Amino acid sequence: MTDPTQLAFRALADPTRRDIVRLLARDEMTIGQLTDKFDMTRAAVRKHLTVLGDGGLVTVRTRGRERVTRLDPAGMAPVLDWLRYFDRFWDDRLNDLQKAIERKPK
Amino acid sequence: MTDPTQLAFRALADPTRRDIVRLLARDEMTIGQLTDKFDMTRAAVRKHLTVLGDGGLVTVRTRGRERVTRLDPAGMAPVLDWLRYFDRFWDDRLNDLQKAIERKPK
DNA sequence: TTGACATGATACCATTTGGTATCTATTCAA
DNA sequence: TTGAATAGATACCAAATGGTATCATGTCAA
Repeated sequence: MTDPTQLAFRALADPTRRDIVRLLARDEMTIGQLTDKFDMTRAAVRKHLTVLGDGGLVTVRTRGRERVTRLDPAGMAPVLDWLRYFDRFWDDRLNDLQKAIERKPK
Repeated sequence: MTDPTQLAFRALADPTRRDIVRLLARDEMTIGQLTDKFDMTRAAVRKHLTVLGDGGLVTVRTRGRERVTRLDPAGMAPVLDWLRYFDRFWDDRLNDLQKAIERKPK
């Protein structure tokens, strides 16, 4: 499976991975540091990092015996591109919805 | 599982479901009409629609013996909200869409 | 009224996913 | 130099996921 859009959406589909992304938005981290933040084993965290890496959301560099993972914001592009497809639709429909709600008598 | 953000991301994690969302952006459709667009059974399409419904991305109304599914743009709000968390990571290339997202009503 | 049509409801299956346990390899530091 | 720290690899497991097949139900239309 190589479709970047699918890989990115899949990477974001898990709550732990979204939390990891949020943590990495503050600063890069090693696997061990990330593991401290979650109630699961290092192996599980590493699996999530692999999925995030496949999705292009994260890059890894080796620092001595450590592997430092850092957020790659460019990896979000396929997701944002896909969402952009609906830009106008959302605007219009959400406006309609809002108007309908406002029109409604209490 | 009731977290709206998780339900929405999960709903978007499957390529068939994203295609359904795109189709519904043009016009509402029955299960049968949607099934014609994909190489899978009606039951499979219906399952996807259930997941999309759980994610709040889609609403259904009964029209006689038909079930008409329509896109609910409000369901995308949790996804857009989550993405906004990374505002400071967007580079210039992604800036346009970021602004489009920020423009969205809640 | 009587089928045909659109859908609902189950039951079932294979694969993927999220997770653990265990063992090995590398590297830093006392 | 040697032991602890950091990570990789592999095997394994339970549950979720994406799909099919089958049968039941409600509804339109001739």
